[in-house]
Amino acid sequence: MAGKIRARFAPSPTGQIHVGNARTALFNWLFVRRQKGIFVLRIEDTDLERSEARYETQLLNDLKWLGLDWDEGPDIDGPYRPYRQTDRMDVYRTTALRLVEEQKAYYCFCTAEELERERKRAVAEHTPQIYSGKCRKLDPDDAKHRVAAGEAAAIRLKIPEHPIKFHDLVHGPVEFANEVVSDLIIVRSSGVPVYNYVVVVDDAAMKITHVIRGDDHLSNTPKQVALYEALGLPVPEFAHLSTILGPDRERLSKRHGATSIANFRDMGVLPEALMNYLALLGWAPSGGTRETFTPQELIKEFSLERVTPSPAVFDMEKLYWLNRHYIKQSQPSRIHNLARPFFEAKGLLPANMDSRVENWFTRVVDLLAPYVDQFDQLPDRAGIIFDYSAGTAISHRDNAEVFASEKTRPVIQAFANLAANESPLTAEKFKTIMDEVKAETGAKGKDLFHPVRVVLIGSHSGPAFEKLIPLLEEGSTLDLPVHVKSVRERIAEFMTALE
RNA sequence: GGCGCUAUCGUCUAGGGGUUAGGACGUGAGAUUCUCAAUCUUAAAACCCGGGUUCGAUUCCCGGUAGCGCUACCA
Repeated sequence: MAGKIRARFAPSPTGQIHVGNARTALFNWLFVRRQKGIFVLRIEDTDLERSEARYETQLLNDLKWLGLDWDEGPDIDGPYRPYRQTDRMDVYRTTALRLVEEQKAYYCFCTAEELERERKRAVAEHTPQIYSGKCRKLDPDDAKHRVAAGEAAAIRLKIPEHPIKFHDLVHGPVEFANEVVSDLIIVRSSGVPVYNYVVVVDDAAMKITHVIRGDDHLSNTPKQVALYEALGLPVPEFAHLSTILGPDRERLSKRHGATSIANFRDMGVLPEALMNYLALLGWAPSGGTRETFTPQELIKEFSLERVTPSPAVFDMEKLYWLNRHYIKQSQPSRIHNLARPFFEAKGLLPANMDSRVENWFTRVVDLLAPYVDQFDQLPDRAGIIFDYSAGTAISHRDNAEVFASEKTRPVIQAFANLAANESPLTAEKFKTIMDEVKAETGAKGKDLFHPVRVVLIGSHSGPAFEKLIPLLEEGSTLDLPVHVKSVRERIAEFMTALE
């Protein structure tokens, strides 16, 4: 019986993980979980200048937040440890030496200037830019002696004399003419191995059966396949995922705004919404009509054969739609807990919330959550409660149309007369008052409610009064960092401002 | 310059030799709710171009074009 399939996600800890990489991680995870295989997390930190330990921790946390887990990795170890490339330098060195010994690789003494000259000539002659193979012809023993004598040398792999073929689960069979593939450097003259080499050594050592990664690696794959051959190891299956683009059809980057997982988390996007959205970028279920999936459903449906090879533009609006969907689906208590930090950050909540404030706050969130795309919009939305100003209510241009109506003044006057001394105003009482205002003025529908809304919250649109009014009244009696004005206060302020 | 990948509504996509080319986001309209949002209904909206193969190509093949990637002693 064949062994379990093994796939890996191998990020570099050089910054915050962005959606492109997260999508790669997700597809790896979905594939592995679907196949009941092993998911390996490996840290590619051979770029010593840019790698930082703190990014590694963040990376793991971001991945966990998204809802991914792994079976082997730097934080949990595993049978093919270590899972951090800087801890594997010995393997790379001994393997490279072995390849030289077996004459599958050779020392290269060419200088940067020589190589640069070759490159320029290739461009001028319209030929592929590949290494001339000058040092390939050197006598291996001579070369070894020169190295022993202290001469600087890189190690290059010999690319075979036949076309390099491999299979890609997304793109199908791929073939490169060997004339186009250069004898690549696998170890720099400084002794530091290069990415294309270590990735193969590691994938082979970790018995990776499926390499699922971004398609920016597609052109590197023939080099890597040659490496597997030189190593005498089986070539894995590949799956190259398309690039994620920004609205301008350029590769998505920080320039396009929020692109890291942490950004989305901090904006108040739910992990299941992000996961769902990312899954739909470049993949669709058979039938293609379903849009919302739980992680378990994604695992059940996912297959690499259904992954689209073409690049995809990241669409915030659709992410927001999914996020709204999942906000509505969530347990209220979860929403309350997620929403709280956003209010605290704006200084709207006391450091210690007693049960009354707590209860009131949860109702505020329940009232407003259906109105937002992301949680960081919540405090703004809550302006109708925390941030009332009669002056702006009157001057705001969105309300100009309301004031332009001749029915507005009588309604405001009638409402103020009836409600000004109600304290607190109950939802029931409000209803009777509105009935009276209606009878008195003859206004109904928008003519009736828009003016009242402007008086009470400064805007002609907003949540239902029957829920909103009790919240205003109760809020005004709570000990909060920012005083919530009661209905009575609002009416008084408004009528004064109106004069 | 060389090589590679890609090409269906604005966007994500389904589909596939003969279809009214399907769904979703977004947009417009209508219904509903005191308003807005939500919800429901509905409308507009696409097969890059040119050759071939074929009775018939959006679908298969070739070419072009465009976009992207690789072409490093970066990852």
